[in-house]
Parts: sequence; C-alpha cells; structure tokens
Amino acid sequence: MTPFERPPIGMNLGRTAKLVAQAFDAALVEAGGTLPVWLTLLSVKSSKLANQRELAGMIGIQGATLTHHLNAMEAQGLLTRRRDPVNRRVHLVELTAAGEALFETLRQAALVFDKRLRTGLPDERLAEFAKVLAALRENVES
Amino acid sequence: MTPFERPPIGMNLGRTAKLVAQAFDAALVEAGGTLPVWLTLLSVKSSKLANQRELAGMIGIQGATLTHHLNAMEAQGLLTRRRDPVNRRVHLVELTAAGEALFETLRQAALVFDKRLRTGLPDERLAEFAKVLAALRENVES
DNA sequence: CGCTTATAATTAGATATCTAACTGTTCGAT
DNA sequence: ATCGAACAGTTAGATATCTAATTATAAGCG
Repeated sequence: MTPFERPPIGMNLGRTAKLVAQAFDAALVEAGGTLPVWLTLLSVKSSKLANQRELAGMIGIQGATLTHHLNAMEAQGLLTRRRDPVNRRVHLVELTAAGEALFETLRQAALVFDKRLRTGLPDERLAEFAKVLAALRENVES
Repeated sequence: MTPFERPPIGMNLGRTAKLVAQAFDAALVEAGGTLPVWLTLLSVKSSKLANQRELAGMIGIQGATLTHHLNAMEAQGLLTRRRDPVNRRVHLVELTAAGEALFETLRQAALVFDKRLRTGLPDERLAEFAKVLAALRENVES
C-alpha cells in the first residue's frame, strides 16, 4: 500500500480515527443516539445559551451542517430554538427534558467507550499521544 | 466542552484527523485530485490486478462506495474495468496512462504533505504515536 | 437618518459515505 | 447435473458533510 520510504502518518491517523469513530457511533446507537447527536447535545450543554455559530465551532462542523442536525433534533423534541431578543439574528438553543435525558444516557455510553479506548494505555502515554495530536494540528494550520 | 474527568481521547483523535484530512484534501485538490481519488489510485497501484473487494478493504471503505468512485474515475479516463476471464464475477481495475500520470503528481503532493506533517516530530515520537494508534484500533476491534 | 457592509442562520445543491436489496456468477453437495 | 448457498459487484436510498447563495437583522459611517 505504500510506495513511500516511510508509512505516511496521515493515512494511519485517518484510518484509525475512522475505525474509532465507527465503533463509538455504534455504541451511541445502541444507547439510542448517534455521534452527531451526541456532539450536538454536548456542545449545547457545555455552553449555556451559545448561538449556532459557536456550537458548530465547538463541534468542528459548518453552520449549515449544524442547522441540519438541529432541525432533526428539534423535530424529535430534543431541543428548542428561539430568537435572542437582544440580537434577533441569533438563535438560542436549549435542551428539552427529553434532550437532557438523552444527554445523560449518551454521556454514560461515552464514558464506557472512553474507558474501553484507554485499555492498556497509561496516562503518560496518552499525554504524549495528545501532544503529538496537537503538534499535527499545528503543522497543518500554517 | 467536557463534563468528564479527563478529556476524552476519541474526540481529540477525531477532531485532529478531520483537520489533517481536510488539509490533505486541499493539497490534493491543488494538485488536481481529491483524497478519495488519491486513495483509489494508490490502492490500484499498490496491488497489481486486485479486485474491488480487496481495493475497498485497502482503502477502508465499503464496496458500494468504491463503485461510486470507480464510476467517476472511469468516466474521467483515469482507469478501466474489465471482467476477469478466470472468474467473471470479479472486475479487474487498471490505470490508464492518464491515471498513472495523476498518480505520480498526487504522490509528489502526498510526499510534500507528509513532510509538512512530520515537522518538529522526531522518528521516535512518531513511532510511539503509531503504537498508540495501533493500540486504539485493538481496543476498538473487540 | 439612509445606505453599505457585516453577521447569523437557512436553503440549495454537491460529494462521500453507509446499509440493504438486487443481479449475475461460481461452487458444492447430494 | 441441478439446485441452493456463497460471492463480486451494482443499484437504491439514507445520512453527514461541505460550499455558495439567500434572507433577515444589526452596525457603522457620511
């Protein structure tokens, strides 16, 4: 697969991330959600009364993509959108009781999954790993 | 963003991989390709006369997705498909001259990108990084 | 003020991916 | 030798994502 001197690190990274994301999504589906739903709930929970632009930035998707998820989740009764009276351009997103409940369920699933992912990996190795991830982001931002 | 004791490693991994993949795709677009086109060319080149099932496995996508890319690339004149006379179920994929040329161009772009990605990261750190990636795949496969 | 520019969100349309169902081909077991 | 299971690929339809264009609102400036 590699007509290169060294195995390209981006390919390894991308492949692993895909497998991990698929496994995580499967775990969330089992718990009654999906990965994008979880990320949306998490971003709304983590920032009281953020607007959609900020939420999308937190998740790492575009505003248009978030609109799409919010439409579905609003239709499912997981959250509400209302205009900010102070600035009528922005929509304030809030979880309903059902949204809060799903958040809690998925949070448990996420904790279990995170534990599974860390199996056999001591904190210091994971810390070094996170540093390399940060360096890769740096190298790519320029 | 994290109502967790520790920052979940999957999220960090996913976010970084996405940024890296987007930057890589941008570099490939600049060189006249895209990420899936590059991966397809690479898989065809790396395995003389593989069938589509094997190619898809190499890339890490489903057969149906590969069919989609092959249709487009065949229409663009980058490759050809013909039935294997030995087993008429399988389609053998081969690059045209244009496909070979694009492969070479994108390979150069990939080399440049890989070098950019490695900036400031000595081989030993990258080796440890790759080991953790492998461990994560292990932890998720179970 | 009134006009231009900037901002927040949505809409429209494209691409990449998946799963499930279908088509065609081969193989194996009776 | 035939028929059913397995296999390779395609097709159909869904989801997630992106960019570009549009709508509505706000802010700045002359």
